[in-house]
Amino acid sequence: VKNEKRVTIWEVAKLANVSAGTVSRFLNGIVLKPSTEKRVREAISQTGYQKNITARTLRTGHSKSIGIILPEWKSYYSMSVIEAFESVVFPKGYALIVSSYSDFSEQLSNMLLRNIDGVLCIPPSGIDDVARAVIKECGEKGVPAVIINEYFERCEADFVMIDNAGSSMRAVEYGIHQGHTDIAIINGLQTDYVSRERHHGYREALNLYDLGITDEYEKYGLYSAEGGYAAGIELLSLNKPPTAIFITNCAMAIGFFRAARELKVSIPEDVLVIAYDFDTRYEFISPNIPYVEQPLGEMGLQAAELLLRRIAGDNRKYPQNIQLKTRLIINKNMSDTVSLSSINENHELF
Amino acid sequence: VKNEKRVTIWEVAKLANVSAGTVSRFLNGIVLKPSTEKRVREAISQTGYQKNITARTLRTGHSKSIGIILPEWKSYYSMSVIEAFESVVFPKGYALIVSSYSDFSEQLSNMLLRNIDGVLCIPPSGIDDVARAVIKECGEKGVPAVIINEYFERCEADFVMIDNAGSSMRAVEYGIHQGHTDIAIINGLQTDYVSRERHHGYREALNLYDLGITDEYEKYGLYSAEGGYAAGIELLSLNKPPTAIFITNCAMAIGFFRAARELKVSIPEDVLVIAYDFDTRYEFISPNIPYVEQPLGEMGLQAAELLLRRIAGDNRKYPQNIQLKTRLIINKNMSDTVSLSSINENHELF
DNA sequence: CTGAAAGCGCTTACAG
DNA sequence: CTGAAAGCGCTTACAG
Repeated sequence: VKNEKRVTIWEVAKLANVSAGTVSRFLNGIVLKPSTEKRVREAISQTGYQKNITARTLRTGHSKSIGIILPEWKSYYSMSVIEAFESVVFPKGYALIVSSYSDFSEQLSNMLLRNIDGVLCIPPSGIDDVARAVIKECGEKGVPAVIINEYFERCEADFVMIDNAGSSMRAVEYGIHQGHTDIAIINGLQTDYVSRERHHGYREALNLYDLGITDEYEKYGLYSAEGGYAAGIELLSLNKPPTAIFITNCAMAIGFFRAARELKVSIPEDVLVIAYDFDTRYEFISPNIPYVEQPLGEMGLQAAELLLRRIAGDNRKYPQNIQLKTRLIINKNMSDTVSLSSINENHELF
Repeated sequence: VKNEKRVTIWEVAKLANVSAGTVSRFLNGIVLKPSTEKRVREAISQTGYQKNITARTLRTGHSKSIGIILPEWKSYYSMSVIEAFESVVFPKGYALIVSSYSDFSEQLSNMLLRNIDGVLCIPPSGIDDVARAVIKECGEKGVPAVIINEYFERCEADFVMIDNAGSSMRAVEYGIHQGHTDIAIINGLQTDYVSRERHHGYREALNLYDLGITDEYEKYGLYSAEGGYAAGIELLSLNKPPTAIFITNCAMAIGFFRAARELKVSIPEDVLVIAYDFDTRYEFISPNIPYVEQPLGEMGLQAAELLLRRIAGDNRKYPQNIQLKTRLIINKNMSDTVSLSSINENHELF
């Protein structure tokens, strides 16, 4: 189907009566003598010349492209980060090579064969391998990598995350301020850095207000609806069930809500749920579901700016661990807010 | 940060005592004399050689990459299609250059400068320009393009969509079978091909069962929550409101549900809503929301296979318009289905 | 079955 | 300020 051959720098040069090098210099922003510049400029528009990024990449070694490794396409979380990331990186001429195929290591290799300049990794929560492998392979190739919401010590990568412990502490503190003393947690596995931090925050709040730790109020599981469902059934079936539950993951919260519906437990009347991350479903589940809001857009922006700096060779403060602040969203009147303008449609997924 | 220089085909050749051409042939699957092949194979593993896709692209003209243009990252719809698309295209060695930045035309140009082999376009519903521009520019460059759920006549592109008219007709027919005669539609703008088709299906069903057309039951708007909300308020405030409403878009359905909640209208008791596309929120809105399920995965697969064929130069039946069948999902017992295994977690977004 | 050589379309020290 | 030339790392007709 290929049509005419693409016009090259050479044809422009010939038409403008200059050398190819001169055309190239013009293209790269080097100032020419006004008279030659004019001829080059005209030759370009006459021929309809368009640069060939592949050729430039081969010559210079950088491709102006960034690889993104993510666990799952259908993730509001990942896509929010990418959206913001793209907004800073695209104006600089970068293309995004995105991949989520299960065999991430093969995917990453494939990207590296394409001379990507950097990598953004959004690892699946609770699973170390992906981020570790990405960091290792990128390190060997000398390609900078930024990891979202995951952390390893002494690693050749930068990290962008939230203050997991602090935000959890504040979320539980809110529950305490609402008069609750029996506060449970439904959390990810303790093998996961993020889960451990959130657990620390939970305990810190209880300690701070001299509330004891109740072992049976601390539930762990995979960050999934099944995990939240199972934990929910257990907690709600206790002799003395908690009056408030801090659920550190969105999918788990949804699972919990299914359990609550099944057991005819009302939210927030029977139990206050404080969740993590916004979910489009909250609005239709209960008028009052406070949640910790991760600044996903801000994370994407910061990740982009940091990665761009690394690509540019700026290695100040490397490796860096950026921790962003979160808000705790309390919107008691969510279901009363009739005016649609007050509903943030950026949260719409469809 | 860049470490050691990457090893090239030349160093492999030297070590194996063959020419670079021979190494290249081996890499491209051409059979060598067993003895030389052995030496080459060993030299490759000893040197840790890895091919350079950029160099190959420059030489051969194809990059083994596909550009994806989409309107919005945070779209369950788009991501479902891409997920399936990737699953067929990745094993063949293709990388995906994905972009959703508002200035799609600039994005597309940037992709084209990178010698992408083909384009998948998921245009925003109700807006023609994007798909048209993509088709035009790809056509000029001789790059094959496949468009999802949009159609133009006499266009240099292939199309993959659903049977919009037929599936709408069946959805409305279901409402009729449930005993409804006053069935409204909340639809996209009539300037949009997809909306027109769905409207045709709606009218066809009414005609087929000799139900008259009621002008005030036909509402149009943008495919957005606001559109659905506004239409909902109007319909539910009529002197004789409809007893069933066919809402041809998911975001509109959500807007409608907000309107219904505001007006204290119960679903499905007061009005039966038949929606388009699955939404994770349905489960928490009502136990009974039938919806037309687009086979998003199948669309991605078909698009991938077709595009791959075009890239390979197979132009049989070009241009093609693939129309896939949809199911109408009726899950009355959704809220009763306690067993989580019956809930398709592929639909989870978080 | 394999080698020597040209060339894909650029960029960039090196001269002048 | 600009030209001539080498080279980025491959592939592929052309010989033999």
